[in-house]
Amino acid sequence: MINKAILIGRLGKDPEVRYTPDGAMVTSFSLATDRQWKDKNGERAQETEWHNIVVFGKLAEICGNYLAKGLLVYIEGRIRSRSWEGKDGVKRYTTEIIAQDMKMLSPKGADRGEVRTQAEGHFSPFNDLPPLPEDDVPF
Amino acid sequence: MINKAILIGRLGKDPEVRYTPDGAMVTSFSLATDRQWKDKNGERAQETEWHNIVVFGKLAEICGNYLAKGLLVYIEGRIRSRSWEGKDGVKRYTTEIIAQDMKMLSPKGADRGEVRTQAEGHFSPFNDLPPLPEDDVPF
Amino acid sequence: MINKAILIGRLGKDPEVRYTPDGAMVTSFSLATDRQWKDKNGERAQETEWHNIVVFGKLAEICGNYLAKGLLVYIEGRIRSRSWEGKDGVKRYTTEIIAQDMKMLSPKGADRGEVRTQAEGHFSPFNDLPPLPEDDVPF
Amino acid sequence: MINKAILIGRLGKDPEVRYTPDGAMVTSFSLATDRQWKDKNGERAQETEWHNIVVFGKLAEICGNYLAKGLLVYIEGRIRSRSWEGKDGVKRYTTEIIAQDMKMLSPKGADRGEVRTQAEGHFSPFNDLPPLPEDDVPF
DNA sequence: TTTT
DNA sequence: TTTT
Repeated sequence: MINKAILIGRLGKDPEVRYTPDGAMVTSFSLATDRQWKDKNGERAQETEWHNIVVFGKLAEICGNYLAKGLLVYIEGRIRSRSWEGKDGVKRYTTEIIAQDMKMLSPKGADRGEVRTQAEGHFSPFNDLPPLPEDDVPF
Repeated sequence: MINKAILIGRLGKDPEVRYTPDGAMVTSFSLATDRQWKDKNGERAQETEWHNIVVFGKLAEICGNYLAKGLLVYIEGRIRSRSWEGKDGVKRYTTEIIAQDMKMLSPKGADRGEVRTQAEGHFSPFNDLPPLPEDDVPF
Repeated sequence: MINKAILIGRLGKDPEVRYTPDGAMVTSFSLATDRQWKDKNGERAQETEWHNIVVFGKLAEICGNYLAKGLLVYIEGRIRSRSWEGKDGVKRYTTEIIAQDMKMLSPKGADRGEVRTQAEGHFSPFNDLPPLPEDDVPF
Repeated sequence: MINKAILIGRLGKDPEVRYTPDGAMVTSFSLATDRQWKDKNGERAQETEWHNIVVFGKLAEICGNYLAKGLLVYIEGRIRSRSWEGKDGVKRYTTEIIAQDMKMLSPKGADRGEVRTQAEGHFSPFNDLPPLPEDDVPF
């Protein structure tokens, strides 16, 4: 009944922008959250978790236009797992966070001032990523 | 920096209890969260998301002893993805929620009054599940 | 930038329904969240916290119609403090949770089957509660 | 059963450090969370909410030593209301967030390099603030 | 003022 | 009382 993820972390790369057949923007990026703790020997340990973030609708445009590698962001969304068949015919599973809210936490100017345009994103090559989800997702 | 999942859902099956080499209990179960929405045609749509919950330490014992199929629970934890090699030699990925807090939301008595013992859980057969995580996880 | 409250608790009384000058429903109720812990002597201690919940819009109607004293609910909202002048001319402060999401966690039927109608709520007497907030709050 | 606040905002002033009779540090500060929305006329509106944050234990020391006016922080805690009698004999109510987790979100160096010491905090004048809570609060 |  |  409740499926909520709350993340604060940094983008590992610039976001990728793709389009659904009917022209809606879908933005995705990976987000690193670090965790520090002391292990049983009292040594400091550290681990990075990578989250696949997917954004639809109006928020996809904001993310596509303003986010960039290295920026610190707050993401709230729902967790969603799906299976899909890769180009090699092998069935794979991915878990993604479908973002419902995003707030930029880096100081203004930290994004190096370049706002990528929709057009640039549009022509980015498609790699063997999970295919675009087909979803009428109006959260 | 923040990696938090907040879930309210029902257990799909009774929890599974396993033990680490040093005898610590690890409890795992799958949790269903339903989502309802109206699609573009105004029709009601519904989808169930399944989450793999893993619990360590004292909380693992509480979950192992008191949770049962069908019960409604609140889970708070962190999202963690890992890869492992299945019995067939194929590399697989799983995403799990490492539970840090659990609250039972079903009325008392809803669990049919049977509290499973540690011993019973101990002898449950091992299937091709993700192997036990090796983790010094003291949250 | 983020102001979020996540509560699971029980209604202390049936919700109160009031109307803004332009006829919009505003529903409010108090919600108890219990906390258990062990004090320094190892004795079990328990404390109840009461939260003032206020609901606007469509969700106000759902809350006004379906919630009742004793029911267990999930509330997500924002924290808001305001000051107002009581009938005695004394300035008072209240902190409320403006609910943005609500999920019923009690089993169906737990509400004793009586769904209060809007009309009934409409005629409920006004006590010296904080006045209706004036808010264009479209969350 | 669940009473959780999740806040991201800026400190309005440097934190205040006080001590309980048995010498434990208690740190408090106010935190601003801004909210933007469009009102019914489509005009941009903005509102600031101020939260009273109270911190005990080890985390109080970290907050007392590293936080400063203007810094952006993540706070997770529980909501707690209490009444107390002011110096003028009037009963007052306050709502506070008892912090359980804090993460600094401002870039390193944003704090102007001055780390206040415990000693300095110790001598800060006491105003007519809510008195120190008496609490065995071991979260 | 809830509930277990 | 913060900040953009």
